[in-house]
Amino acid sequence: MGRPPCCEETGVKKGPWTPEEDEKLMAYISKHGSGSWRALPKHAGLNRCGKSCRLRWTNYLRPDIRRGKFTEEEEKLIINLHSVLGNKWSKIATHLPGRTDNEIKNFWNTNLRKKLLQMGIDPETHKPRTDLKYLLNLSQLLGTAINNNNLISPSWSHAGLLGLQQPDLAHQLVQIQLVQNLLQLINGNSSLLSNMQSVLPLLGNHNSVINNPIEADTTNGPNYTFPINLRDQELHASPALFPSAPSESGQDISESGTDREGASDQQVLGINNSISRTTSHEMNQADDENPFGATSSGNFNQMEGRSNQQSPPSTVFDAWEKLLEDDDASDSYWKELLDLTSTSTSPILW
DNA sequence: AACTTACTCAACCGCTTCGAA
DNA sequence: CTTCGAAGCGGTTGAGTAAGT
Repeated sequence: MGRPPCCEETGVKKGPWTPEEDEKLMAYISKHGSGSWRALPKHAGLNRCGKSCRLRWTNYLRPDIRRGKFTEEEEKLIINLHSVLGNKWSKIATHLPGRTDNEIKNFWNTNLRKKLLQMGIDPETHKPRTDLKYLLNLSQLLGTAINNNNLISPSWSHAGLLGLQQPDLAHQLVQIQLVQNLLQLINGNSSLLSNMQSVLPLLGNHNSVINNPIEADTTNGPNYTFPINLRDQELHASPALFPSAPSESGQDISESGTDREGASDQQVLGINNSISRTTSHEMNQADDENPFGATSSGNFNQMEGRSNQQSPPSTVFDAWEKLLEDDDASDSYWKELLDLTSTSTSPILW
């Protein structure tokens, strides 16, 4: 037998509160305080359960509630707090005076979540997205960027922040994003690797894309040989690329446990590495799956209209191949790219 | 103008935590 | 230590509204 509902009394009203009910509740609490919520409705002359009264008070009637749009600062704070605390809305709310946990939760689910997704950040982990669908989209964009220098959308207008020439910018930023996501993938997401392995055959013949990318023996998990050798010092020097790598103190804040409580205020209020690694907050263009503002189908149409055009890469591995074919893809180029990735992202983002 | 779709947010449900007995 | 009631919390729902067709 389950637990009986909190409002056992029959005839207890549910649903939206009327102004009269609000009046009664406010009048009672301002005179007597909330006290026992269970007893409150009877004393206040309300035909509601105590729980409903408490919720109405804490989420709506409380005099210190701040209404209106969330400011940009609040937005950033919520994202930072969420990266440390997870879905602990009430704890997050304690850092935002006047905001209720319910309000923050709603704001997160309806706005911030989408925003992060569009920016290529997984809203659950606050790490670059590594879902296959997103990576495939990214690789298509990269291919288009390589093949079509005209792909410069208005959202790249902050190029100056990077000190880059516009024609190179889309190319480089897409590469950075792809590298980040791939490294994230290589670094820890073995289940995704398995998924990719199973999906690859469905995408066509890509075995030639990278020499021997997948070893035949995968009994101990997929064994990928990626075409670049990342030296240890690069890994450590680039926390933005390797978000799950241990911090200096030997702790990975964002992965210290399923419950991310216990974070210091510095951790909570400071800029969070895992958030600030994204390339641009202006990437949230129309297409949810496409943070670069150009739909892949549109780009393909554009490409098909051009004669003697190479096909756009259709997988992450194709994108890798493209990168490697690139004249610029020398060792020094990769080093520059990685340096850029690790040093330039924060000021761009926030 | 009518209809559909997408979005927002107040409110509810049910599980967990807390504290008194 | 255990039990039990109350409060707290997070996930979900659905009515109202705005935007799009």
